[in-house]
Amino acid sequence: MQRTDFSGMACSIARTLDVIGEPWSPLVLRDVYVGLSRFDELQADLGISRKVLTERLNHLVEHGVLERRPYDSRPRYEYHLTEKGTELVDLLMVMVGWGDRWLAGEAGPPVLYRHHACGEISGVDLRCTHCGEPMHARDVDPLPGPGAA
Amino acid sequence: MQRTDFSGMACSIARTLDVIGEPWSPLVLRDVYVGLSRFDELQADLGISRKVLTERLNHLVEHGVLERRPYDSRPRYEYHLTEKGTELVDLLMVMVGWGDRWLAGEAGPPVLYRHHACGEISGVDLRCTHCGEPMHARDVDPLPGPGAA
DNA sequence: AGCTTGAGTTCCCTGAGGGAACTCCAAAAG
DNA sequence: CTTTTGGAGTTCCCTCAGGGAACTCAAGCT
Repeated sequence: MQRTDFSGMACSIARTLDVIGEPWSPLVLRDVYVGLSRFDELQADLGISRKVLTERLNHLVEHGVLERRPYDSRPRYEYHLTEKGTELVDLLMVMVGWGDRWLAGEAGPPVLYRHHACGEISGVDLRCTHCGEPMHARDVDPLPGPGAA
Repeated sequence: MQRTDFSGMACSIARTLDVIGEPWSPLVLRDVYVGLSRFDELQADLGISRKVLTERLNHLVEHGVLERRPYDSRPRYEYHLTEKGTELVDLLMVMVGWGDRWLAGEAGPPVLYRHHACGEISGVDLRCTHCGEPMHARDVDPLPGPGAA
């Protein structure tokens, strides 16, 4: 958790940050998504301090994003995405889109994604759930909702 | 910047985090997006330390996400989103979607979005840029791209 | 009994974040 | 022309989170 606690703010961005806004958390999620699931695998792949990895994993499990599951009669555990966590991967996909576009440079994207439905190497676009037209920052007006402060 | 520098990793998520992964940065972006643009406005709205706000704004300007623009003959400045920054708001919209779904609780979403194209209160969905079908975590296979390590 | 392995804990050290007070600079007020 | 004001940071001190390496613990293997 950051020094200042965001969870009390009436803002879904702040609340989401309270769950995965700490440094390393999105990268832990990415690793679990691509199939790394054990403590030492994650630690080695990320180069994260073991202490911090423990904290992050506990935090993500507490918030229902990851599930801690034994895989042996010995005390051995694997971490897996829950439904809640799997939907967070959408966020990662949008991060990848932005990073690929603005930061990848000459070398190009480090990772590509093949879409099952069409078989093409592709990226994500944001569309309105109602009308299906593109929906970006300039295409909407924010207005207070029921849960406003 | 977090203790460990993510910018060297061959991963668009890590690189994106290097730009907006610090605590507060997404909230600064949100505030600028909704029209708060001056130092003291941002400081008061967020309750962030002035020192940290200075650091975050400088970092975001350096990375071309915000533009620092004088608005008076006196040394007064406003911060505005660049094109690069405006596209980052997509990320915030997806955060909002996830936070609304999983964290808003009884009270409901604090903020709603009206889509210009259809006039409806709506949310975003991720679609394939190629075929237009839904594209989520389970709908893709990642494979190494040209910029892989 | 001793070794190995996965999964954490513990400990010390550095440095980022919080908070409040201080500075700087140009225009407006007196 | 001196003083005030107000926006935009700076400075300083203090605490606590993150890095890193060593240590622990509980099975199973030899």
